[in-house]
Amino acid sequence: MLAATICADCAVRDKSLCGSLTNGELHALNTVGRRQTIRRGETLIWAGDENILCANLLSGVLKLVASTGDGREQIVGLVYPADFVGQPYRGQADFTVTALTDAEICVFPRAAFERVLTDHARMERLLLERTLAALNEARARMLSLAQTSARAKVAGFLVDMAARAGEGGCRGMPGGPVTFDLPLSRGQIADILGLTIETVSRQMTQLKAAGVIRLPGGRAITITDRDALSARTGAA
Amino acid sequence: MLAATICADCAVRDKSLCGSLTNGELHALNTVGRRQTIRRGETLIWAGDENILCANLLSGVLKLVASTGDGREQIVGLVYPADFVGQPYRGQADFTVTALTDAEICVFPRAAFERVLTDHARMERLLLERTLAALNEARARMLSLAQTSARAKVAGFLVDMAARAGEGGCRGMPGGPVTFDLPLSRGQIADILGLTIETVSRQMTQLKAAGVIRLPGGRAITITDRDALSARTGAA
DNA sequence: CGTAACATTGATCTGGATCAAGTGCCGTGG
DNA sequence: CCACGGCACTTGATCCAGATCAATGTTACG
Repeated sequence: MLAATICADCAVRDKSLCGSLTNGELHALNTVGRRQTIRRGETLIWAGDENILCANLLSGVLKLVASTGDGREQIVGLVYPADFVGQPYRGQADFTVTALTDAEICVFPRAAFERVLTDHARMERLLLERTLAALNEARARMLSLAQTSARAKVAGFLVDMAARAGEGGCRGMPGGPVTFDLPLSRGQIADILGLTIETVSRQMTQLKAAGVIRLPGGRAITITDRDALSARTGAA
Repeated sequence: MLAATICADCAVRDKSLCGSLTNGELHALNTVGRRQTIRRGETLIWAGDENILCANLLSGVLKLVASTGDGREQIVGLVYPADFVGQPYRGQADFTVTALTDAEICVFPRAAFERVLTDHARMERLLLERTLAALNEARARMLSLAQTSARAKVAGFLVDMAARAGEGGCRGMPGGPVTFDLPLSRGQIADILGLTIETVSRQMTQLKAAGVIRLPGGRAITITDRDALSARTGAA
C-alpha cells in the first residue's frame, strides 16, 4: 500500500522502466527498492568497487566517468530523469557515477533487481531496448570523439543540449532564438567532448562573435541561429 | 530435421546466442534463418538503410563503421565468430557492417528474430548481457579514443589482439614470445584507433626498434616483451 | 615480371594542449 | 555597504603530437 503510493506519485512513473509494471508488480518492486537523494558532487558508485546497485533516476543529472591510470577523465555518458543506471549481471562496477546536480534516485540492490527482471519479461525487454539505444549513442560518440574538430564537437554538443532542453518547456518560436541553462560547467563539457576547458571556452567565444549564440551570463545560453550552428556540426 | 542438422554442425553452436535453445527450439529458428557467405570487403548492412537483418557470425571478422558527412570513417566495433550483429527494435541501420575477411553468417529477418526473442526469454537475457558488455566496451573505448596518446593506443590494441589470438591455439610459453597474424591492415587499425596509417606505422616501428615486438613480414607479429608492451598502455 | 595495393620513412604544418595571466561573479565577513 | 577571497571563465603566448603531403620500399598476385 505504502509502496504503491510511493510509486504512484513518482515523477517519472510512465517514462521509466517501471512504467511497464502493473500496480501489483510495483508493490513487489517496492519491497526491495527505496528512494534516496544525493547531493551535487556526491558519487553513487565508484569504478572498481563491487557492483551492488541499480537505480532509476527521478530528478537531476548524473555522469558516468571513466578514467586513465594517470588521472585523465572522460565522461562516457550522462543520465537523465527516467534513465536507468547500473550494470546488471556484472560483479564489478566499470565506471564511476557522480551527481552533476542534486538528484533523487530509486535504488535497488543489484541481485534483487535481477530477480525482478527475470520475473518480468516486459521490463527486461524495455531494458534491452534502452541498452541497445545507449550502445548506439556511445558508438556515435566514438565517431565524434575521434574524427571531428573541436568546433564540430562544441556545435554538436550545443545542438544536442538544445534538443534536450526543448523537450520540456520550450522558450521561443521554432526557428527563432532559444534560451536555456546548460546543466554543466565548462570543465564538464570539456570532459564530455574530450577537449580542454580552454578550447571549449574559445569555441564558445567564436560562436558568440559569429552571432550564432549569445551568452547572457551564468550558465544560460541562447541560440540565435540554429542553422549556422548545425552547419558547424560537420567537419572543418 | 534438415534444420536441426544444420545447427548441429554449427561451428559456434555452444558459444552463440542460439546455444541457449533446445533442439526443438532451434528447429523453429531454422525455419526463419539461413546461412550465407560474404566475401572480404563485401558489406552486409549499409548505414541509413532500412534495418531488416540480424545475424550470428559463424566465421571471419566483420567491422561496424560510422562515418562523418565528409567521408572520415571510424570503426566503432568488431564482430568475431559467435558474436551477434544487428539492432533489434530499430527501423533504420545506424552503422555500416562490412566483412574484413571472408565470412560465414547465419541471417534472420529482423521481425522474425524479434519474435524468437519474445518467445525465448533465455535468449533475450543472453542478448541483454551481451549488449551490456558491448556497451561497456564501447565506453572504455571512448576513454581511449579521447584521452590517450598514439603510443598507448597502439600498445593497447596489440595487447587486446594478443589476448584474442591467445584464446585459440596459443603459440609460445606464457611470458615468452607470442606470434600471431593481425586480421587487419594498417589502415583498418588506424580506423579503429582514430589515428592515421602513418602514425600507426611509426608506432609499430618504434616498438620494433625498442625490441618489444618483431614484424616477421606479412601481417604476422610477434610480441617478445609483453610487460614492456603493457607498460606502454598507460599515458605518455 | 609487372603492377597494384599496402607499408615504411621523411619533411612540414597545424589544431588543440599546455602554461600563464587576467576578468567577472558571487558569498562571507568585517 | 563595501572589501576580500575563491571559483569559474576568458584570453593570450607558446609548444608539440599527430595530421598531412610526398616519396620510396615491400609484398602479393595475375
